[in-house]
Amino acid sequence: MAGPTAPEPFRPASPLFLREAEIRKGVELLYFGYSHMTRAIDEGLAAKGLGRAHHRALYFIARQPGLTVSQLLSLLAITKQSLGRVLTELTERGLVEMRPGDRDRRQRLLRLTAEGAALEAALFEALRERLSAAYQSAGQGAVGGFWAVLEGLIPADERAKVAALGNLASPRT
Amino acid sequence: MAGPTAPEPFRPASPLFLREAEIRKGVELLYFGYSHMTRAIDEGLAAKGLGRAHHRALYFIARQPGLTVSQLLSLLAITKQSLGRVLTELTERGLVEMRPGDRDRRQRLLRLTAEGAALEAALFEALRERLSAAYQSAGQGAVGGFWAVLEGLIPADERAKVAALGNLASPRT
DNA sequence: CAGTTGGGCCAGCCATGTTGACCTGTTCTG
DNA sequence: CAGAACAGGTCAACATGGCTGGCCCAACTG
Repeated sequence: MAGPTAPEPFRPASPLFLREAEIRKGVELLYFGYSHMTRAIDEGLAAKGLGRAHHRALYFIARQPGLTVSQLLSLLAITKQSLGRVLTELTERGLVEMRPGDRDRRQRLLRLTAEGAALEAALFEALRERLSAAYQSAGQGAVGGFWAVLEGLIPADERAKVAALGNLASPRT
Repeated sequence: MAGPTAPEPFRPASPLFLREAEIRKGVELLYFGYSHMTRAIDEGLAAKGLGRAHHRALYFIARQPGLTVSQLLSLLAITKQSLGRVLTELTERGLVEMRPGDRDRRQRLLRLTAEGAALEAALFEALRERLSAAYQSAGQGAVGGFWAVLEGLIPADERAKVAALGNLASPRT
C-alpha cells in the first residue's frame, strides 16, 4: 500500500503506532508466560480432581479471607452460575466454608478451612517457584517494569480492586 | 510465625523465598493483565462468530506464514483434534488456506487468505491499542523488564521457538 | 519393501463458560 | 409497615474448546 520508497526508516512516529514488532513480542510473551504459569499448578490440581476454576476461587479467598460472594464474582468476572458450581464443590469437599455476615446477614463470607489453606499453600508453592525463578533471571530491576506494564493493561476501575488485594488481607494474627 | 521483633527487615535471604507479597502481586497482575488483553478481541471475534481458539491460530499463521500444521501444534500445545476443528472452520470460511509443501508433500503449509489477513490485522489493532497504551503508561524503560520476566517464565526449549517467531516472518515483499 | 511420519477424522467425554428465569431471605426506604 | 432492592442460590439448557483412543491414507526414508 505504501509507496515503494520508504524502507522502514527510523520512525519516532505517533506513539499509538509503536513498532509492530514490539507489540507482537509483548502479545506472545504474555501468552506463553501466562500459559506456563498456569500449567505449573495443573498437576497439583489434577491430583485432587480439581480444575483451574477451583484454584482461582481458592486463591482469591486465601488472599482476602472473609470476602463476599459478590466481591469474588466481581474479581473473577464470571457469572453467578459458574462461580456457584465451583463454590459448591469446594465447600462440599471441606476446602471452603461460608458464614453469614454479621452486619448484613444476606452475605456469605468466604474463607478457607485448614485443609483448603494447606492446598492453596501447596499450589502457591509451585507458582512461587516459577515466578521467583523468572524474577531472578530477569534481575530485580526488571520486576518493576513487569509490574508497571501489566498494571497499564488493567482498566482503572479494576486496578483499584487488584491493588487492594494485598492491603486488606488479614495479617497472620 | 516470625517472632514479634523483626518488622520486615531488609531480607536478602534465600532467593527461593522472595517475599510472598511480590510473588502474589506478579501472579495477580499476570492474571488480570492477560485477561484484559484477551478480552480486547472478544468483541471482534464474536462479530465474526469465531472464538479465541480461532484467533490463536490466525495469529500464529499471520506471524509465520507457511508454517506447517505440526509447527502450529507445537506452538499452541494442544492436540491434533482440537487444532483440526479450528483449522477446518477457518479454511471453510476462506480465512486460511493450505498448500502441500514442495520438499515434503505430506506437509500442509498454512497461510492466511487476503480476508484472513484483514481479520487478523483488525484484531491485532485492538491488541496494539491496549498494549501500546500499557507500554506508554509504564514508560519505555519498563518494557524491557516486562519482557525479561516473561521470558524467564518460559522453559528454555520453548523460548527458542518463541524467539524465532519474529525472525522468520516473511518481510513485506 | 517396511517402517515412520504428517496429517485427517470419527465418536465421545469433560471442564467451564454462557443465558434466562425464578425463589428465598434480608435490608433499605418512603 | 409495605414494597422495592439486594445477596445469594438454583434449575435447565447450551456453547466452546480442551481431551482420549482409535483408525486411516499418503508420502518419505532406510
